[in-house]
Amino acid sequence: MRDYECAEIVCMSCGFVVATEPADQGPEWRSFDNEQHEKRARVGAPPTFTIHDKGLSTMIDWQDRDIYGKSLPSGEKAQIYRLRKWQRRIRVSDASERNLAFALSEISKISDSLNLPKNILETASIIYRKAVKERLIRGRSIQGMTAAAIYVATRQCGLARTLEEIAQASNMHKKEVGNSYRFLAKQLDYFIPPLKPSQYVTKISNQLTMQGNVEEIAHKILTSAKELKLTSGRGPTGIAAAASYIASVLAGERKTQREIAEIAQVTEVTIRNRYKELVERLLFVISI
DNA sequence: AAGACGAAAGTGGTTGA
DNA sequence: TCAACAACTTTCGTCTT
Repeated sequence: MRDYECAEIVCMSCGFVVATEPADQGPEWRSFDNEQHEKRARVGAPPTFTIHDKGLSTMIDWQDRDIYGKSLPSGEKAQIYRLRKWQRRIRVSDASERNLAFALSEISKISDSLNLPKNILETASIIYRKAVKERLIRGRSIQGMTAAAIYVATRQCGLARTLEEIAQASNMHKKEVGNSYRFLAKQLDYFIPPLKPSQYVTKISNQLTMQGNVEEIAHKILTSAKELKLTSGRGPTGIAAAASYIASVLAGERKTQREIAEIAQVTEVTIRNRYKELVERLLFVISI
């Protein structure tokens, strides 16, 4: 079981962390002059979609310091200033470039504050590029589209993130993000299956710091609940929360409903309702 | 005292005319 | 575009541990 939230590979049955996979931040080299650029470019950063020119251009730091952190003599300062000026002009030449640059930095910001893994960032960037290419951005807020791109990316990668969380991270209303998302999904013909409760279970269990078998039990509850058609029409978060709650009780390390409710972003009442339904039906099955 | 339970009214989003 | 509708939330009182 791969747990992207913590970048760990976890055994589903015992919760043992098999390996850790820290996100590859990639070489973040900078160069101050052409010579350095030449030298480093041979082993340069892999191209990434998260920077508007795919990370292939030179970056010039805004600080007037050399690689040792010492400030530059005034003559060189002026030179660097001129370099920066031209660099800016070359890098973001026209409006759409500027738009893209801004949007991609926005995407990084959001995915940063949600602690999303890098592959999501890449995916979101690709989606956004596609949207720009199809001329879908015109007349819409960049913020909305970036948030929507991230939302699509998280769903495509099977990561449980609610609209709510993304909206919060991007300082927007859930409604706007939702609207942008629907628009984007429609225009780009993305078929995105609704998030499954089991994906939320994984997330909830992780945040509760519970034993591995709690998560396992919760998943089992979900599968039998699905067979009983208890999951249709219900919000996946509620079901996941209820399953997690039951699992925690069964495993003997009870969590309060409030705790789970807070993490799952539903209310206790919703957990109780799902909980009631699940217990009624599941006990019946087990007792046979 | 804290948590669990449930009833009732309120809220926001979807659907179908 | 609007009203009906289901799912979910809020609120609040009562019961249980």
